[in-house]
Amino acid sequence: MEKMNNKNMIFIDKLRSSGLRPTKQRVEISRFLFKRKRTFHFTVEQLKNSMNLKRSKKISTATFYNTVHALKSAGYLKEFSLENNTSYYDTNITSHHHFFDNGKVIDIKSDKITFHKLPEAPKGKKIKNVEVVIRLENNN
Amino acid sequence: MEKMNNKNMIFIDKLRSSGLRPTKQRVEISRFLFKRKRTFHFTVEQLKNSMNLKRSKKISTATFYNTVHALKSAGYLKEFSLENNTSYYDTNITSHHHFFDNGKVIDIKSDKITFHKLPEAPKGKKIKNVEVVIRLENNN
DNA sequence: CACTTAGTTTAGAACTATTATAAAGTAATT
DNA sequence: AATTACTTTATAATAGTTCTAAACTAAGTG
Repeated sequence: MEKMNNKNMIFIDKLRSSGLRPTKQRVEISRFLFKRKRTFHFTVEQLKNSMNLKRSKKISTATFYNTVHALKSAGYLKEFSLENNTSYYDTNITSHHHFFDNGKVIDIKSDKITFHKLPEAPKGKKIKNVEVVIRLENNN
Repeated sequence: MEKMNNKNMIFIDKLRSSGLRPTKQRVEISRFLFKRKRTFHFTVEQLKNSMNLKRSKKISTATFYNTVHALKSAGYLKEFSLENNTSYYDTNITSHHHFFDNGKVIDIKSDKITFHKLPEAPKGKKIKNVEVVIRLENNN
């Protein structure tokens, strides 16, 4: 594989701990997703289009799906759904909430929402997490 | 059309106010959805299968999709999504929350959850609604 | 009522997001 | 350097959903 320079170590580690060999394509995807400072929301199609736009040799659809799926299973990405039958992914894996504004997604830091009352889990179950979606509309 | 007896009035009204003529198929779908007392969560495929199972002359897939879509647009059904790229619908249109337990959905009455702190909407926007999902897991 | 019009049902085609397949290629191990 | 196991890719397959157009039916009209 290409030289394992320090600049890629962190991206390669995420791949390895997701059970994936750090191939050229996967390292590029991992870097594209995780090099950024701000949180990133995307669908696999959007990811593929934005990465392949600037490439002569395109990365295949299957590789994008496989890599995103493995990173998600390992906990490096969070999946969520809007009402359009498409999976969205979020590079912010900390517990947090969302504004949904006509298909646009904005993160809400966890500490911005606190509860006064929450129901108990049904018998035999426990709460894994609590996620709030605040839907927005224009105020005219 | 068939005799407009009182027993179907309420189901026919929902169709008319959704912009749909009360045809035989649609009245049956509307009754199937709204005659029940308890809340009902379903996908269009599930609805189609359970209604067509007991029928000799099947209602077509397109009719199920059209009818559900119109009822939803008129506000008689609520749509939500799990992480499997399928649209779910809920006959409970009052504001409420959900437990998600491995693909199973349980309603939580609105007054079971209250907030201590909520963020403000971004400038130019206002909050349309707030929905909470509590994900469950088995406690071993 | 007939008659006309506008909306409806249906089977099937088309489409979109996603997963599966299998042949050719590459990383890791020896 | 050779072998093995995993990976990439194009393509086929699948699932959920929407579109299409011909046959049908509800509603409005005289």
